This record gives sequence, structure tokens and C-alpha cells, in this order.
Amino acid sequence: MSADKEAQISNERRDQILQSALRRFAKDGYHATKISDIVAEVGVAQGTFYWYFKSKEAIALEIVKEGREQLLEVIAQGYRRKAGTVQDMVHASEALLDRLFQFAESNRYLMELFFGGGGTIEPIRKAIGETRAAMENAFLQNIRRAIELGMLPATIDAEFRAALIMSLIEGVISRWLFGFALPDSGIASKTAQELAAETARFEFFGLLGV
Amino acid sequence: MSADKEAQISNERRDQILQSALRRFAKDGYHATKISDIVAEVGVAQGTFYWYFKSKEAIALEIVKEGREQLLEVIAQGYRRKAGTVQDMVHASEALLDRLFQFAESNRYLMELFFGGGGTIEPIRKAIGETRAAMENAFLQNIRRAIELGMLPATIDAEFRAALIMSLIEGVISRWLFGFALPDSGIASKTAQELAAETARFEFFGLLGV
Amino acid sequence: MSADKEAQISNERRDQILQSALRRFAKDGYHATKISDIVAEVGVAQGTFYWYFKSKEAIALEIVKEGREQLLEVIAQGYRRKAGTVQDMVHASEALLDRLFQFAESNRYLMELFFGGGGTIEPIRKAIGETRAAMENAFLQNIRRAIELGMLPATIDAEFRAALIMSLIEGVISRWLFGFALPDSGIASKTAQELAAETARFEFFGLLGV
Amino acid sequence: MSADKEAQISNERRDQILQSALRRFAKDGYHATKISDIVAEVGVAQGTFYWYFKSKEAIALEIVKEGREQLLEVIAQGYRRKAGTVQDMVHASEALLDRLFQFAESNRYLMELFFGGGGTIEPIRKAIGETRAAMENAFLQNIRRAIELGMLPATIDAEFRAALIMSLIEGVISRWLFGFALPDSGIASKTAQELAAETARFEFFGLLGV
DNA sequence: AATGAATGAGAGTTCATTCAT
DNA sequence: GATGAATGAACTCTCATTCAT
Repeated sequence: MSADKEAQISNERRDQILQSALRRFAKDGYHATKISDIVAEVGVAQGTFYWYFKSKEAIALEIVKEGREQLLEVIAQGYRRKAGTVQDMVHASEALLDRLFQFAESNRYLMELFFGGGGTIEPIRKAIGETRAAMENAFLQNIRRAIELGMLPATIDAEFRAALIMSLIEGVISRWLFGFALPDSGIASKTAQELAAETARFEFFGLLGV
Repeated sequence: MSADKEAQISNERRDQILQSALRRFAKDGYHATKISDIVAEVGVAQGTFYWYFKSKEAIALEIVKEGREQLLEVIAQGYRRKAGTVQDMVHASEALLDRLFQFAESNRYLMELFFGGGGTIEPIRKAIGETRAAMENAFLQNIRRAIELGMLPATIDAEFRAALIMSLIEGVISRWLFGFALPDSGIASKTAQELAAETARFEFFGLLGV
Repeated sequence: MSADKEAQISNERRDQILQSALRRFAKDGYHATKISDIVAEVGVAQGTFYWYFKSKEAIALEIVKEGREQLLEVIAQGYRRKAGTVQDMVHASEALLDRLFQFAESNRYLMELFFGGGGTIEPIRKAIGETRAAMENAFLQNIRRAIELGMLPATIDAEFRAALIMSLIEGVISRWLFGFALPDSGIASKTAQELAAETARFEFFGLLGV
Repeated sequence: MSADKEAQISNERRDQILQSALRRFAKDGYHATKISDIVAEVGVAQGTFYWYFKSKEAIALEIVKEGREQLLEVIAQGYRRKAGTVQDMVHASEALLDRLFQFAESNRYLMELFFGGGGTIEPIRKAIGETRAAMENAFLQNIRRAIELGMLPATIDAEFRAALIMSLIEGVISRWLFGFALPDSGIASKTAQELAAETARFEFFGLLGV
């Protein structure tokens, strides 16, 4: 009981520091975030930080690592199994995007860290890059599967299309959640579902499609 | 004569410093780039840097400012004036993208600074953000003009579509020029024109179009 | 019973900490030895250390104090009482050195702390210095007694000779037990008795004597 | 001219820092010596230290390195070339010790660093150990040469005798120059020459010799 | 007796910036 | 124009020590 309670408190501390660090890394960037800021926000002493994390770099890596897992889990659910109509495809894609945007909405600092460029040091840049690559790869597998099932023409360059889709997602999330948008664009006030619907439509039909 | 010569030398010096700074800002990020690195690369003394630039922030801002002008000039040439067929539109778009990718290819460090996230300080982030917004706005005007001319349905959300197009461009350039791509994607070996063609096709017809 | 048992356990704990601290002080030096290292080695919590010892300095002082007593006891047994031949003197000296080197062999960490320099803080340096002085003084008394007994010429500088003898001992122990020796010197494989014999011979006859 | 002057000033600064660091390392030990102490003593800013030296460890290593060269130079001059009488040997040895003690007298902080134990970090301990080994090796060569020339019996353990001589030297210097002596020993007031004579006598004739 | 999370003073180091020459 | 030594504020990280439980 008591041990459980303590462990919980302990983890709470750790989580507080983690959350504070995530928010500041996302908003101010890695370098502008000082350990002193983080501990001040949490209300502990400077040394306490180092009880829970080995270094500034280590906490950033931890954040990225945990974030990556969550992110990939969201995407993993969208893997295509059997053939269907174009409508099916668009709906499936829309559903995936919807989940993704919902996750982004409730993890905006994480998203900012991943898609905001962030300005970090090499090891972290690398970890973020790998995560984005893993996401893109998930989309690539989906496209390949769709080609196998005859739902998409075999002539398209699957890798390139995956890159384009990933680009759309990164762009939409950036503009939706963290002020990368044009002044009166109204994107900030859209719902995850609206974004998912419009993005999926563009994904399949381009500018000319309905 | 002599004065001219000197002025020229001076400007050469200034340019060398500017180029070196640009390359390092792009490759290593703003914070990881030390003044001492820049001057060592150029082969001048530390103090010399401050003869040409007020501060580290100032040179970064200068780089962004000059880059913005060049970038907007490239896009400005693509403004749509009169109606045409869908084919015309696709070709016009492809031409614009081709010009843009060509520019990107010969200014990759600048591109990396603009689209790589870079990890900088507020004022520079802001300047970069404004440039990207200006680019996106140029695309927005093009779409609106196309709607006015009846070439695109009036029902589409122009701002959002502009954002998607800008996202495509950012994503393509990032993957093409600075290692953001999947391992075997082959995107790095494409030409500007190939990228322009494929991107324009996706822009108009989406995944399903030819 | 239970109280005794507990007291015993307690003392065992205390001793474990003491031993661990001694070893690390000797091997790594005072500053490089962290309390966290010591407790980790013993397998107790950080706070436990402070139940048994007031501070890091206190435990070091304790170690030095206990070591000094043992060391002086070993030497005290060698005090010269009555006259004899030169042979007697050499044998007596050899016997003393033998005892000393045997003690050193089974207390090498202690020796390292005392003769290895160790790199400590003032109070501990002082305590170690006093111990070495006490040892040297014991040798001095022996020399004086030998002069009184007419076994050594009255013209020699007793203090200086005592210093030289002490130097020999310190040097021999350092090279024998803790790697201060030349690569192939073979000193490490000698026995305490061999060392005692050779050192005593040098002590009395110098380089030229048999 | 001006450049020379500047270079000189520059080297003066460097030397000041070096001297200050040497003195403090010797007196207080490596760990107790703070960069802030050194620069305060020299009267420069904290950052200035790092203009001249890469780190605290680097300056200590530099000190040891420079000291080693000087020390070995002093000893190198004592290499035995041709046979002679025992008197010659004693005189030669005395002359070498005289030079060594004179050097020690005018470089007492350096000596303290080398022979005082000092309490430093591994790399510096290692460098000091190597220097002491090099010294001892020089004495070993001298003894071997003397054996070859028939001046010393071939039966003696040359390595061990070299170790004993080195021990004498270390002990004498320690007691003479930095308070390792007994209270009223009077060693501190001896001259280098007196020490050399007495030490050489002991070295050759032991306690019993004249 | 024992725990281990929390503390905080203080250390070494970095680096943009200045300024006398 | 150019130099480069000098500055010092600011940062990350260490670790002996404390204390509520």
C-alpha cells in the first residue's frame, strides 16, 4: 500500500517533469529550454531532475521514444487486409486520418516536437527522423497492399506517393495545431473529422475531384 | 578604382561569411553553429565577423530576408491571368513547380533552413514562418483566380487546398534534398522536372488519377 | 541475545561500509570515491551511510585512526633493549621489516591509503602525516638507542638516517603492493621475508655491502 | 616587434596561469583547486583560462609533461661512462644528487606534485607514475653500467637497488621541501649539497659506513 | 535501523560579444 | 578593415547531505 503509494508519487514526479519538458521543448525548442525552467515549473529543486533523468538529452530521447510508440500504434490499426471499392478506400483512409488527427489534437506538444522541426541536437533529430520514416513506411505498405489488391494502378510510384501523403499529414497537423497557418485560413477551427475528410478527398481525387 | 576594389573585396568577405553561416545553420542548426566555426571556415578572425554583422541573430535574419526575396520572386512568375483547359492548369502548375524545385536544387542550404525546421530562436522562426506564409498565399491567390475563371469548383476550401499544396512542396523538397526520405525511396535521384510532373499530377488528380 | 545479535549485525554493517570505503579510497582516491559507490557496493541505501558515519570526512578519519593504531603496534614490538653485535642489529632490523611487510601485505588498501599519497583533504592528510611521523619516530628511537649502546657511531645524523630508513620502507611497500614499480622489476613476486632481508642489508651496508 | 611583444605578453599570461595552477595543485591538490581560484590569483576572467587551456585536466597534464622533461634532463647528465674507484662512484652519485636536489629546491611545487602523492585523477596519476618510472629507470641503467664495469658486485638485484635509491630520493625531497619531516629533524635547513653528501654516503655504505 | 527521494550549493565549461591595438 | 585576447553571464551536471516515513 504505502509502497504503492510512494511508487505512484514517484512516478507522478517523473511524469510532471516529463510533461513540463515536453511542453517546453515543443514551444521553445530544445536549446531554449533550460533545466532550471523545467524544475521551476514543477516546483522541485534542480538536483531532483537528475534523480529521474540522466541528462537533458536523455529526457528528450525518452519523450521521443514514448511518443514514437504511441504514434505507431495509432497508425498500425489502419493496415489494409482485403479488397474493396474506391469508396471503401477513401473511407478507410479517412478513418485512419481521423484517428491520427484526434491523437494529434490531444498530444499537440508531442506533435509539435515531431513535426515542428524543433531545433534539437543530432541524436534527437535522428530519433525523430526515424519515427517519421516509420510512419511513412506504414503508409507505403498500405499503398502497396492496395496495388496488390488491384485497387490502385500498378504504375504509380508507391514510395513517392507515400511521401506525398505523409507530407499532407505533416502539413495539416502543423497548420492546424501550431500556428503555421495563414492568418484567416480557418483551419484552426476545424475538427479532426473535417480535416480527415477533406484531406482524404484530396489524397484520392486531387484538386479537381469533388 | 582602389576604393571599388576594396569595396568588392569587402563584399566578398561578407558573402563568404554569409555563405558559411548559411551552410552551417542549415546543416547543424542555429544553436550548434558557433561564430568560431564560421570564421574558422572563412579563415578570418573572430572579431572580423562583427565588422560585417551586428550579431549572430542579425546574420541569420539577413540570410532569411535575402532568401525570402528570391523565393517569392520565383513564385511570383506563376500567377494565373487567363482561363484555359484543365491541361493548361496542370501544365502551368507543373511549370511553377519545376522552377521552384530547380531553385531549391541550387539553393539547398537555404531550403534546408526554410523547410528543415532548423531549430532557431523566435525572431528567426517568425521570419521563416512569414516567408512560408507568403509562399502559401501565392498559391492561394492562384487557386482563387482559377475559381474565378471557372477552372476549379467554387465549393472547395481554397485556403485549405493551398495549405495542402504547400505541404506537398515542403515535403517533396525535404525528402529530395536533405535526407528526410525513406532508405530506398529513390526520390533523391529524381530530377526537378520529374518531381514537378509527379507532384502536379497528384495535386490535380490525387492517388487515383493517372 | 536479540540485542546482542542486532548489535553484532550493526557492527557488521558498519564494518562492511568501512571496508568498502577503505578499498575505494585507496584505489580511486578520496575525491573520486562517492558515497553512492560505497553504499551500492555494500548494498544499502544512501541514507544508511549517515546512520553509521557523520560524514565522508569522518569515515576517512576513522579509517586512518584505526590504521594508525595497528601500524604503530607492529612497530612498537621492535624497540631495541640491549646491546649486541652488528649481526644482531641486522637481524633485529630484518625481523622488524618482516613483520611490517607482512602486515602491509594483509592490509594493502590501508597501506595504499597511507603511502600512496591518496589525494585527500587537509584533515586527513594531516592525520596520515602524523602517522607516518610516528612511524619514523619509532625508527629514530631505535637508532638513538643503538648509538647509546655503542652499536652505531655517535657521529651520524640520527634523524636523517631515520628519514632514510622510513623512505626505504615507504618506497618498498609502494612498489611491492601497488604498481609503483618498473615493468619487469620482479619486486611484486618477492615475499615479505625476501624484501625484509634485502632492505635490511641495504640499510646497513649500502650498495657496496654484500 | 609589436607582434613579438604581443606574443610575449600572451605567453606571460599563459605562464602566469600555469604557475598559479602548479602552485595550487601542489599545495591543495587537484580537486581542491578551482579554476576560479587560479584566475582570481592571476587576475583574469574565468573565460580567459579556457583561451589558453582546454580544460582543468589539460593544464595539469601540461604541467606534468613539462616537468617530466626538465626532470629527466637533470638526471640524463649523470650517465656513467667509464670505470673508476669507489670514491669516483660516490662522488659521481653525490654530484647527481646535488644537481637533483638543487633542481628540486628551485622547483618545489613541481616536486610536490610529483612526489607528494597529490591526489589527482587517473590520467594525471598515470603521467606522474610514468615520470617516476623513467627516473628510476635512469638509476637502474647507472647501476647496470657500474656492474658491467666491475664497480659493483654482479650478485646484487639491480632493479631492487634502483628502487631503493629512488625511494631515498623521494623521501629526502619530500621531507626537505614539504613538511613531511619530524618536528625537530632539522632536515629543512640543510643545503642541497649536504643532503646529497649524506644521501650518497648512505646509498653506498649504509647505516654502518662512515 | 533503514530507506531513498529531495535538496542546493558549487563546480567546470561554453560562447557570443567587446575592444585596444 | 582586421585582429585575437579577454570577458562574464549562463548553462548543465555532481554529489554530500538531509529528512519524512
